[in-house]
Amino acid sequence: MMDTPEKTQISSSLSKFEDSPVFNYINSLSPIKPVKSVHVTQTFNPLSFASLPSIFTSPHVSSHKESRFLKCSTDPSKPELLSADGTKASRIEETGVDVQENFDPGVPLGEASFELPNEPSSIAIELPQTLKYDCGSPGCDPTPCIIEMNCVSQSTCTSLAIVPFIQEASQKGLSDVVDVQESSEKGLSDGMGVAATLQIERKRETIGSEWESLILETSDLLIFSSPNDSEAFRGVIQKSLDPGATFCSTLISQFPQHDISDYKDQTEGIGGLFEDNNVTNFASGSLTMENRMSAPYSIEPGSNLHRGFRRRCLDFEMLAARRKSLDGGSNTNSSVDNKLEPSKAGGDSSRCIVPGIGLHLNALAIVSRDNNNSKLETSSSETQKLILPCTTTSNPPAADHETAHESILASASTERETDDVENGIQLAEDASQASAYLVNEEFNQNSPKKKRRRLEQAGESEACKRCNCKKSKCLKLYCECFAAGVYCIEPCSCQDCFNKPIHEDTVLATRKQIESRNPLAFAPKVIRTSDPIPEVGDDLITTPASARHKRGCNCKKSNCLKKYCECFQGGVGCSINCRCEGCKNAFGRKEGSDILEAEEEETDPPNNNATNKNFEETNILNNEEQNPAALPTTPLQLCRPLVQLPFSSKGKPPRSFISIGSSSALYTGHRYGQSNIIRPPNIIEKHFQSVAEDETLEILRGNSSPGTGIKTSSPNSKRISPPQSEFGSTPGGGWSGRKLILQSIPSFPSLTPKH
DNA sequence: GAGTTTGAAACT
DNA sequence: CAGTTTCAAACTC
Repeated sequence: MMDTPEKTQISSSLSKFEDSPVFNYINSLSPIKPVKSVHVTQTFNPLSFASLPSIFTSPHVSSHKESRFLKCSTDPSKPELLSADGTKASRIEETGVDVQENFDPGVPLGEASFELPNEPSSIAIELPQTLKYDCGSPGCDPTPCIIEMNCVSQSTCTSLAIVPFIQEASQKGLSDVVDVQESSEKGLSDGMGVAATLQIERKRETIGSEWESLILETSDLLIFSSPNDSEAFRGVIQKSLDPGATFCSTLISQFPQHDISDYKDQTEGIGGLFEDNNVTNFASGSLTMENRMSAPYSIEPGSNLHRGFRRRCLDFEMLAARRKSLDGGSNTNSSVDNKLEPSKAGGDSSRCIVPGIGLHLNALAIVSRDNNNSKLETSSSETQKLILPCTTTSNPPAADHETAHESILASASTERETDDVENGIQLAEDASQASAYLVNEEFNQNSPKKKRRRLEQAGESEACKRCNCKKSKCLKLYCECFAAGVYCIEPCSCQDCFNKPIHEDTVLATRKQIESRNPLAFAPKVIRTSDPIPEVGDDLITTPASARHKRGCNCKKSNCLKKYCECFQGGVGCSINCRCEGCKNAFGRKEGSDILEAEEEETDPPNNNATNKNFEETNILNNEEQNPAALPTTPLQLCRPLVQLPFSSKGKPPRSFISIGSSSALYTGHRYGQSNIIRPPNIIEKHFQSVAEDETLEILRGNSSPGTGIKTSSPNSKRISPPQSEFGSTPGGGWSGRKLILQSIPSFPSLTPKH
């Protein structure tokens, strides 16, 4: 854990080493410019928040985001990391390219991320070795500075990758490192990890113990305690390898020492490691979702990491699946419970693996992964697992971040020790925050309302839901947490809450029951479509949005201008599916509403557009305040539209959008100041989302086979046909359709995998 | 913070 | 399937 003391130490160390030759050397190697005395907390800048989550979720994602930063860190001359093993070897021997160099400068931003998928395996192998050496040597190298710099200047955490390797090099010497890699390569035919080696070569200069300590602490944050930790670590490293990675030093600092020791042990047998993690899949590029999940972040059951990340994830699908396999699908709380227990403790490595990060990020990660791997074999459950309830992309006040960060750090180590799910959850959140992305409102908020407000202000009200249920026991869709597929957490003010890990069985059973009634009950309420996107340029946003509420709203009095309206809340326009009255949804009025409105307007002559515009803007703005997610104006917000797999009902934001484009940080921010032109979220994200959304719809439609008998709860017959029984019938929420969705993802410009 | 409003979810 | 009730969030004061 990184206490303030350590931070201080780091800061001091930074200045200490800035002048050192090593530091200079490193600087020369990297385009990143050093930032003096950058405090870890600085990593919480908006950009960092936006991109960090991805790191956790998946290497791909991180890479994707990193891609944005390629310009800063990439070295054009360097070969691609993805190259075949032979290439790697050559690289190692010949060039000693930095990890950063892994980026292919020429690679489009979106593409860069796709290269990473394969990297993890190799990286993982090496990393363990790196960790293996416990350097307590006081002599530190400037690396810390690098990390800080990266985080601050580029929002990248190149340093993260560098650190481990540097340590390795410094302690062992380049030759050793190479050996390690070779061995790893032998075990894997994967072309990854070379970069790390290369980097080591360059950075073989001694590294200070401080870094080591940082790393060790970082492990804490990540909580990679399982045998597979190395993998998780790998994933982290992988990301960090990319210059563009937003990985912050914060994370690094969190690695626990004992975890490192684990790595050490693991390093011994790369083969085994891969076996466990399905690394081979990575190499082959045919990773299934599960593999992907487990490999990069592989968390052993019971591992701290898993536990921590699991946090509020309700791996309904997983459990359900297990139950099915065990019980034959019976809903009763049967003996399966015992089997479920493990998951509680840390459960499946696959569960909530990616968690600690924001939902959107997770989703992004998923998407990126999917993109990376043409095969989308993910199970819905896994996908959903990725979603973390309380991770927020919002960027809260620096103070908050810092506080949260500290608290996280402080608590991380201690909490790890306990099996308490809650703790684990908290840890996950902490970790997230530590990652500088998450805003842990829990720490700072006293009352649910305040918390909620705060979240909303932060811009991520959706991400961290906290319920206040009193009668539903948090086992009904009334409960936002439950509806979002997450467990209630301490911050919730619910009473008699059963939506907790301890009642996992009950939760699952209830969920299953609800799904049996309405397979889409846990599906995202807002589904983006390929519908024409409204012209933002128009003063009025009357054009149908590219996203629609799953079932449409039924507002009578709110005119779809308040958050009572799910469409409005979701930041989407009303559609024909809505049965609202007097719709004035700022994000898009229901078709036909214009006519009605026109009639109404006759009474109210003046310039409709102007009036409406003002009205809409006001509302939108208001909504923005209340529910920032609705309008992604800032980079952070971009992330916010939680990237949720279309069917991942687990997505925290119950009414989440299926917005794959959150990664569209690219589009971002400038929008924010443009108060004049209010752009519905969908518009903003349309590029990314449209494809996925279409897929989603298709899936929904396509999956809903005539005979499925899926019952749509929607009042409107016109509503999107529910997904096939696969979705709902599968207790775990096995949305078979996801596969299709994922496949579609690759079409995303930025996400297109680079082969 | 308490009370009201609102509309989804649940129930009949 | 429609109507009613329940519920908790959203909102107001």
